[in-house]
Formats: sequence, C-alpha cells, structure tokens
Amino acid sequence: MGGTRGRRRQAVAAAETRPPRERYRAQVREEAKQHARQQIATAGASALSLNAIAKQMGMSGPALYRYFANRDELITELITDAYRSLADTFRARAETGPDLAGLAHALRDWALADPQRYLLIYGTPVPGYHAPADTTRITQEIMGHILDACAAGDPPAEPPSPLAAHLADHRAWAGDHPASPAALRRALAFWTRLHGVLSLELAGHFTGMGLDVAELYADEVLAVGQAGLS
Amino acid sequence: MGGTRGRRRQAVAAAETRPPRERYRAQVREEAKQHARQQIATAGASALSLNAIAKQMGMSGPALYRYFANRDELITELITDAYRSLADTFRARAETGPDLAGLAHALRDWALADPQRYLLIYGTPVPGYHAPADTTRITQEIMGHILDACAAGDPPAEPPSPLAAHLADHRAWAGDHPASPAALRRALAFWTRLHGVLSLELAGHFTGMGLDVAELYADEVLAVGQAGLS
DNA sequence: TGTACATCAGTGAACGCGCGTTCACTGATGTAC
DNA sequence: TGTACATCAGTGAACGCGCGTTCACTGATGTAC
Repeated sequence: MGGTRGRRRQAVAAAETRPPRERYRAQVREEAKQHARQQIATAGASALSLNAIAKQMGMSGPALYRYFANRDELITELITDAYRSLADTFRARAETGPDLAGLAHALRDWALADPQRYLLIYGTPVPGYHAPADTTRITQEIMGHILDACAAGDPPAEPPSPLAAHLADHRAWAGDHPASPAALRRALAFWTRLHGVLSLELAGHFTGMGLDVAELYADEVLAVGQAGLS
Repeated sequence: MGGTRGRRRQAVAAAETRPPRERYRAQVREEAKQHARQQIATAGASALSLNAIAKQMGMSGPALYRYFANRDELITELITDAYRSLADTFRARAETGPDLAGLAHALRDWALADPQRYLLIYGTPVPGYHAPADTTRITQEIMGHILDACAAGDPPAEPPSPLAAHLADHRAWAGDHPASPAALRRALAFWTRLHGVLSLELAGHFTGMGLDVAELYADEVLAVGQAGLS
C-alpha cells in the first residue's frame, strides 16, 4: 500500500518549515537519539538496536540508515553528546566562580539524572564498539574545569604528596594548565574517588548496605579538597 | 553419522576414572567455564553465548544444556567463582597478619590479572541478567578482610570524621564486625577509592594521559590509611 | 502561478547471521544380578 | 565373568526471534525556469 509512504514526514514537517530539509533531518536524528537514550537507559548500551529504534519511531528499520551510517555512528554521537552535556554542566557551575564542592555535586546530580549516560562515558566500554570519536577536546574542557577548581583551592604553602614529584613531570593530561602538583593530584582524586562512589552507586552495589550514599559522597568531596596536602 | 557420538566423552574420561560420572560432569563444567571466561575476557560479559562455547569445545550447542540449565546459570556461576577467587586472595594475604597496603595491592594484581573478571563483579551490571546468587556470604568475607586490616590500623585516639556519626548508626553492611567508625570509614574508602582508580584503569581511561597509574594507586592506598582521621 | 525535473525520505523484500532453547533419538557407560 | 537393564552424554533438526545491512523502488517535497 503505497499510500502510507511519506505520512511520517508530512506530519512532522508541518510543525516547522523554515529551512526545509536540513531542519527535518535534524529533528528525526534527535528523535532517534532520544529513543536510543531511553533504550540504553533500560537495557544498557550493548542492547542498542537501530531496528528497535526505528520500530519505536513507527518506521521501518532501513529508514534509519538515511540518518546514521551505521550503529557505531549512533553510539559515537551519543557518547559525544554525553561528554558535551557534562562539559556544559561544569561550565554553568564554573561561571559562578571556582567551587570544587559545587562541581562535585553537579557531577553527582548529572550522573543520577541519567545513570546510563554516565556509564556510557565512564563505565565498562561498549563491547564491540571502538570509538573513533574526537572527544579529546571535550574531555580536556571537562578536566579543565576540575583543574580550575582544584587550583583555586591551593593553600599558600603545600607540603608535597608522594605523587607530587611524579605529577610535576607527567602533566600532559592536564593540557597546559598551570596548576601546582598538589592541585593536579587533587584533580585526579576528584576524578577517581568520585567516580568510585558514583559507579558503585549506579551499579547498585550500595543497595542493601543501609547507608546513605549521599553522606559518603559528601565526605569524599571534603577529602578531595585536602588530597595532596599530606 | 552416529559413529561419532560419545567420542568426546571417551577421550576425556580416559584420563581420570575414579568417581565415575560425577567427576566427568565436573570436568566438562569447568572446561565450559574456562572457555566462558576467555570469551568474556575478549568481548565482555554481555557477549557470552552458550552456543559459541559449545562450538569451541567441539560439541553441539544443545549439549551444554546437560551442564547448565541456561545462560543465566552459567553467568551466576562465573560471578560466584569470581567472588570466591577474590575472597581466597584476600584470605591468603590476611594469613600473614593484617596489612591494608598488602590487601590493596593484592586487589590490584587480582584485577589486572583478569580485568573482565573484576568488571564482572564490580563493573556495569550485565544487561538482561539479574542475579539470584547468594553472594552475600562471600562478599561479607571480602569486606571482613578489609575491615580487619582497617581496624588494625586504628591509632589510639581518633578524631571523628564527618561521616563517623552516620556510620556509627549504620553499620549493618559490616556485619557484626567490631570496627570503630573511623575504621568503617577507611574500609569504605578502601573499596570506593581503589575501585575508582581500578575501574578507570581497566576501562582504558588512563591510556594516553601519560602518567603512571601504579604510582597513583599507591598514593591512594596511603591516603586510605589516613581516611577518617581528619 | 504553473510546470518539469532533481532530490530525498521511506518502504518491503531479502541475505546471512547467531542466539536461546526444546525435542526425539542414538549410542556409550555404569550397575545389578 | 557375563548378561540385561537403566542412566546419561551428545546429536541434529527445528522453532522463533532479532540483528545489521543492502537494494530496487515509490512517492512526496523542493527547486529552477
């Protein structure tokens, strides 16, 4: 029955008609990505299926290949979107001045708002997927905000931590950020310690332990502020 | 060609013949689990396939259903095996006296020896799998060793950490271990902080950063020893 | 404003694949007399 | 020691499913005159 062809397009394009086809493409791509996110949130990233997404959108499987070259391109897109979202969150927080605890709690809110989005970035890599994504710029922006907050917390005199000497010589990961070794160490603590609590929480490893993860997290945030000073 | 039936069994059973069929079952189960581990190590836990394992063992897919009720039972077995292996590793270390740093480095060695085994336990949950496993006993043994080491490190006087009051009232997760609140807090730090470094390392998030993860890990181990004292 | 043509979204059929799982059956192994 | 029977490992066929992806085609939309 050829009469049904193009029905979808008619309906969607009716709403906005300014730039003609480009805009429609962007809308459909975005709608597909939303379904993808929901699907990932339910069954994990490895269960992502173009066919299933198409079905949810009321179109046939092959139709999605107009919008994504293949499954990997969709995943890549979702990953870079997630990085961008976190970078934006951090940037918004940073605009009110450097605030390590503020960043930390923004991170937790961001992670809990969409656990699979967090795990997509920092969790176990998606099996069978290898990222050609150029995420270095975004990840450096994210790390930059962390470094800013950590550097701002520097007390006047800093006794060196055991790691300080090593970090003074290995600071490539920090870009050209002029942070002190102690600040670099705090930034690493921010990243690894908060990820430690968050990833275990998101994986459900605290359920049944009967303790308040929020309090543990808050205490870790305090400890990050003092890391590298002992 | 019916002549090939039972070939596998003849070959394997020839080696050991003491307790007759029971022993053979155990051997095949173990062999299947080894292939499963190798498969998981390559492609991740979500890619585990009974059919693929059977093929690797030179037998048909349905044959494995003599040994495992279904895919979930295999995964459950692998998970409890992993917990048991970690518990054994900790127990071996604990026999030479309580040693927090020793436990910590044993944990890292254990994780790096088989990353997917670690991720099977502490990584993103396997999608589509829900564990009915009775792992509580083993996980409590693991946590018990950590608590022992943390309690042994208690200095005479302990200034309370911000978490101490909370932990004093919420210690169900520690079983009936008589550790001080500061020791409880150190045990949590042991778990979350070392997991933070390890999981990021195993997921490859340090590659390209140009720093020595072992040094970072060692410094985190030192910090765990002091956690809860400030 | 109207018509001719190019562009592009979406379709259904198809290919080949692998999965988990059930089933009836064969043949080898262990056991009881 | 030999025979009869029960037990059990493994097979191949089959079911139904969903996946990624390619392809020729239809019909709607946008564009140029």
